[in-house]
Amino acid sequence: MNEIPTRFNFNVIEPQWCQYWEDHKVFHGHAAPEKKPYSIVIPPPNVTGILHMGHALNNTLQDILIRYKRMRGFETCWMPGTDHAGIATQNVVERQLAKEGKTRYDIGREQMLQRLWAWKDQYGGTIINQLKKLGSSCDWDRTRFTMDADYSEAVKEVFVRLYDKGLIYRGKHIINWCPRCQTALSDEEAEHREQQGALYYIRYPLKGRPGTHLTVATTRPETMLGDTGVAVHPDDERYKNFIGQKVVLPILQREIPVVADAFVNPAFGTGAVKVTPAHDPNDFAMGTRHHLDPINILHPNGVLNENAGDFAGLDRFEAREAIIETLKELKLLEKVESHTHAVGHCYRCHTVVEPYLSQQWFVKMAPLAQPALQAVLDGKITFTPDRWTKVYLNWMENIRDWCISRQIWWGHRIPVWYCQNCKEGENIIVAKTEPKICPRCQSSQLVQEEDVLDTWFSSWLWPFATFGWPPQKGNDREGKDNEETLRYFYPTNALFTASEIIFFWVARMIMAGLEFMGEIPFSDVYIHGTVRDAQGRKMSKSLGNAIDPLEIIKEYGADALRFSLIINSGQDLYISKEKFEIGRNFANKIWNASRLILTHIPEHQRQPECWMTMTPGQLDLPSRWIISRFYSTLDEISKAIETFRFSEAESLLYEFFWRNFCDWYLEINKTNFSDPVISSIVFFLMEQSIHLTHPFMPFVTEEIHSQIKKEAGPLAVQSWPESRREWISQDAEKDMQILIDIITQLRNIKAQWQIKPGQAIDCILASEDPKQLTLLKTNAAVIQAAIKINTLTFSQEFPNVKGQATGLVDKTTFSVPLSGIIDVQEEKKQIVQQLQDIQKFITNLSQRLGSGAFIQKAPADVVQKERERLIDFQNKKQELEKLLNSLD
RNA sequence: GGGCGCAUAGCUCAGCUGGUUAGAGCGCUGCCCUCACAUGGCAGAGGUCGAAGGUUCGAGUCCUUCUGUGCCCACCA
Repeated sequence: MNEIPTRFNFNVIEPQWCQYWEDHKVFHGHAAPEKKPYSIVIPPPNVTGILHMGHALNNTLQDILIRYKRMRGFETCWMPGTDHAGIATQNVVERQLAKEGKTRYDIGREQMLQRLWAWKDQYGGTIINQLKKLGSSCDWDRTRFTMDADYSEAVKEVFVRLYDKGLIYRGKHIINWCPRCQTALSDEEAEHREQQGALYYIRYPLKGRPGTHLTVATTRPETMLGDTGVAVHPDDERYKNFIGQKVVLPILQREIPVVADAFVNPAFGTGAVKVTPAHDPNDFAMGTRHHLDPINILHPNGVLNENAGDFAGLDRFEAREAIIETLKELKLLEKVESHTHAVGHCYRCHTVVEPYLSQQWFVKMAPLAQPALQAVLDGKITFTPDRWTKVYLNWMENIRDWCISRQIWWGHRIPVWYCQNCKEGENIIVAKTEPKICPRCQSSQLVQEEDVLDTWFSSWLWPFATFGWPPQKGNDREGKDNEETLRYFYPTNALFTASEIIFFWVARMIMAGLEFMGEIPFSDVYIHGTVRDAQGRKMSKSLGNAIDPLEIIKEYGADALRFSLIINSGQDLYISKEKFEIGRNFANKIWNASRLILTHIPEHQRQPECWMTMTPGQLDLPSRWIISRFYSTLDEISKAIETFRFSEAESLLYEFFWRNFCDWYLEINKTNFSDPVISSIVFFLMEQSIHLTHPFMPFVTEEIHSQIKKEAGPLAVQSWPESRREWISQDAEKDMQILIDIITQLRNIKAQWQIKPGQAIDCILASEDPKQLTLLKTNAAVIQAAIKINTLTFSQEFPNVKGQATGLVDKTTFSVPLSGIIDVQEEKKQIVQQLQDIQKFITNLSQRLGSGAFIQKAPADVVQKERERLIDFQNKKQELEKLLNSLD
């Protein structure tokens, strides 16, 4: 009989789970009864990715929702895939090369791309497999990659369309430059971090006035080599006389003008600013206004170039030290103040980025942002939690142009060719396919742009490019026309992501969706928290505080990982290893409850009709109660999932299954399985609970389901339980609560007076309320199933037995004769304490009800409720006094 | 400099539009290896809801200020 192991251990049956996805090719296009689409936009992980807790949380949330919708009969689509992650992937392969002592320039673009593709082919599936282990029920055979051939077509299409619309331009601007990755970055890709730095005060001698100087303050003294001016505020009295004069740039001895510009803040530093147009965006703007030429002093790798004079060849930070030394020697360093400021870092390699003047491609964002802003204002797209709406709107309102060119090789090469024969500025040809000749001069000397596009320039097309946009005559996987499938699932329904992705991706997808599809890409954006360690630090490889989800899966099981993560996910999650015990224990409870039921209830007793054809009145109280609990829990869980309150849904499930079903219903009835009605209810609730649990814990539930009804196919495509309000009964829940309270108090008496669990007691239950007395009598068996009792007697009057332990529940008093065992004084003390507590409530309530303001202003039903409560308390007080007197 | 969160039991958090005696998990204490589960069962202890004002018949819940704490954005060098 006992062939089922006592532990649900993921590892024991892991081989089966490897088979899981093969067996369960059910996650799309199954016979969805409603034929209504429901789709989720997955944040495609980096192809270099390795599953971390953030992925686990993100994907579990999505999986709960998609499994729920699938069970509700929707035709679901959850398209998985990976992002080519330009810089990240190239970095990985460059590190490989470095081990061979080579750089990408040594092997050239062609070979480098070959190696990149080879790497992708070998390791690109890692994260996908890991998501499978987590249980993500994606449409796996739709798996996409942002550099798939047709996806690349979409990227080119978008570039050409935006260019033709005048929304893409090329220009020389200050951008964020990563000297390690040697590429431009967008503003979002430069992470600003507060840093303790220094403010250096440097003297710039005035030309022709020996002994006088102007002092400027800077945090990056090495950039002085690129200075072409000094600016002061036009109204600054201190410097009025200097405007129009020249200062001599120390070290390089370049003569540069002093200009007046309202941008300068007189209160900061000395009120005089060095102007370095090539290395600071503000300075660039000022330089343009005052015709100060930019001088670039840096090589792309952060080493100073020939414009740096003697400092050429030094790294930028070495140069900083060297220049400070030199200025000290020249007695031109006035002072150094410590200064905290935000410094930009490359989001891929964490190197300090440089503001750098260079020729790049940009997208003009304001026209795209306008409709995206409006869609959210109009409520077509909602953020959960709501506060992120503001963050989104604020960014959209202050949007800046997007630098989309990257000086790397891994990515979509910009579809631009330059004619060698035409004039600079007129030589640009933008086309989806390589042009043979220049349309202007017919020359065939064309050279393609070297740069590739920002990875996010492909990611922002994900919700529609994955379906093969723009639609082509080619068929999609199901033999349908691309466009049909695209239009069926687009706009999608939900997007789950972390807050740091709102700007990178969410906002841009909304813009792209509206621009190219003419419709929002999704209606609900759910922003989840960040997974942190127990100390609240972000989990990261470099900190070494990361908990590996795969290790948790091995040790606790994927269900445990999923359940524990979600139940802990209010805002940010503070996770330590022990946190996963809750999920493991719950999975174990489910497993063992099913084991009990499956081994004790034979198949012929599993028919739900046995009880479902009955009326509530024909069932005993515990059954009415547990059925009521089940159906109200069902409704609450459905509602919680629909409103994105996932951790609440899990709490409800936990409470019902463990605290109600296992602790009470099974405990009361586990010796009654021969009763056909009881066994039919037990089995039904077990089976339906497995359905309810499935979105949260797919593995254990799928396994149990296969033991029950393998022939019905996977649980993943069974139906969500049907709501049945008519079985929800407040009365049943209230009456059962009385029984539960009595049993608990009786057990408490036993525990308090150290009566062994196996030892029986006598008990007299008394109530003057005939209805309650009937309730007790009818359910005597329930009480006796829960606690060992010799003789259980009922009475209208409270008995006065010497040496009794007593108690009061609702309108019932009870007495347990324990003469010689209990301490009467202690017993009295407890009742006196209860009386005191009740007196407090009575005083409070009488006061409230005595106040005219309350009676007048509070709603009638509240007043009525309070009146009833007062009477209740007064009755209780009387009963307790009776108990107290009986002890004398 | 702007914006957004959070502060409730020893720990981690629930508490949705203000209305019974503020809940859960972990941890803790005591008793149980009872034939599904010790990854278990039973019982219990533990909170003046960060501080001070205010609105209200009524505040953990709304408003103001403060304190502590975390995050995001920003071109003051």
